[in-house]
Amino acid sequence: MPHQKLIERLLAVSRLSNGEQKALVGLPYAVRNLADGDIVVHQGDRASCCTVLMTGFLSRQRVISDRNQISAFYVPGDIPDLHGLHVPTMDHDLCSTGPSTIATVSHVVLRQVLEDFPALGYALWGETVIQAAIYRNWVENLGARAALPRVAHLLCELATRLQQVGLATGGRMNLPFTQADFADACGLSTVHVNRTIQELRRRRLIDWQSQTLELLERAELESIAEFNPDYVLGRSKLAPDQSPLRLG
Amino acid sequence: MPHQKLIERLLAVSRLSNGEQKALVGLPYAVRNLADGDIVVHQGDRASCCTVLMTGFLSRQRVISDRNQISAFYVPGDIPDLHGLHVPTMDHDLCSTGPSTIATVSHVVLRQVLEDFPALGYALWGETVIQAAIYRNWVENLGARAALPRVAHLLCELATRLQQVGLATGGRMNLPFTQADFADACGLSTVHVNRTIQELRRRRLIDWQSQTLELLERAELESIAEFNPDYVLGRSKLAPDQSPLRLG
DNA sequence: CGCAGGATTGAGCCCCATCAAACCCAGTGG
DNA sequence: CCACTGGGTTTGATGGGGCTCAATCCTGCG
Repeated sequence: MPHQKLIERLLAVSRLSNGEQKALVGLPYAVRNLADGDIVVHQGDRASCCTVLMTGFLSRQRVISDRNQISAFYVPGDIPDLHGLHVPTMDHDLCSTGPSTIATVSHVVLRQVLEDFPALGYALWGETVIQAAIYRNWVENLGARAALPRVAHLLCELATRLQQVGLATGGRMNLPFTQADFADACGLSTVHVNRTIQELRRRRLIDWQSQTLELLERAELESIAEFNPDYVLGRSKLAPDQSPLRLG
Repeated sequence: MPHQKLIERLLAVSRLSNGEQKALVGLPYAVRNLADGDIVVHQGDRASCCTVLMTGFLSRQRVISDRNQISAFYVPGDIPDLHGLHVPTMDHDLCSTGPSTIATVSHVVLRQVLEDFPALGYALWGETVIQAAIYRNWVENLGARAALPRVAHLLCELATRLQQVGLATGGRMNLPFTQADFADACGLSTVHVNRTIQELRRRRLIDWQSQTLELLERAELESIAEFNPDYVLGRSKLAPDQSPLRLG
């Protein structure tokens, strides 16, 4: 696994021995550069390798009743098609938003390493668990929140995830998303996303121009969005200080 | 793991040796009976065991901006809190809808077995992968579909999942859900869910009365909902006949 | 028989979608 | 240097799908 941030994140949730870490780091991979709009994996493709996002952003999308619905955003360190190990057919497009670079790791090789080091499989399972928690939060976001808190929640989630991999400091980050991307993710029209963002600006909660987003009042934004970062970080609310789990 | 259907489902996705199967079946567990509305796990609880649903239905829910949002339904054979192995704090209520029975398996014991039989961990990881796919489909459902196809999609999903564990034959199944439950899951008001269901009845697509649901025109219903069962079954569209995966 | 929870119906309204046009700005090429 | 272009953003006007409120009906049950 090529990405240092991924390693760190795995260590934050699962404890790994030196040998296990080395096995991860030593995995052979191929690097690919992508331009804005490039499609990494097409809906219907059979995956024979996993993708690790190194820089930039990917989004998972698919046309649902004439709408392009985005069901996930990925930030550096994420493995968007980790589930491909289990269910090899992709049922979405995986698309680069802005330029990005990815590394691909062969399923065959990865499976071999997982067999040799079962704790690594357990750690990657934990990644799937966190991705699932993020999906759940999107379900709640789309199902229950009005436009303003909905957009705010997505902003908070992205900020937290970017912060986790060192790509957001002081609430500032580089975001190549268009308002249309946000609309596709939030189940809103671009027009309404635009008005919602204007409202967030008017309240001086965010500053977003030329691909740079700054969260000005993090606390208030999180309050409006009812956002709690724990699910992103795989943390337990009641025991933030507990040591990482380890199989066995 | 007490539930035969769970075992079968695990076998459908991952190949397990006799020893592995025996280890699963031999896991010690405690049975609990639940009444309608009973809460199995409260939001904020720290889990020390996993829950296997044996009969009945559970729903995962949580109040989001004054709405009770349901983010998942569980059918017999499901393990609603499998993620608790990795992130022990539950951030939702797990609630019985209608009467149900569950079995609980201690995390400590389960972890030991997973250490002894890594392939079992891989198989359970596959369960998490499928759950995640279901969440993704909910995201799409809530984000992109109008009321009618949205409700239809949920009906198709439940039918497919129940069919898989032998609880729906010929499109007929027992469903203890109220229209309000459906409203909470679909992000709609009860009033509108009611009108939507009436429309489905008027079109002779479903028959739903006194807790019994029958899908009358499965094909047309799936077409309206743009429903494809593969994600529920962990199947690959392009190779439905391929043999199950196995680690290594 | 009376009650309570669920299903149903009606009326009014609002949030957000849709349509359409204008605006801004960074390239790009003449 | 500037006209041209195209993608993204912004604004206005209009309409509809679904929400809210409130009343009624239905049905199983003590």
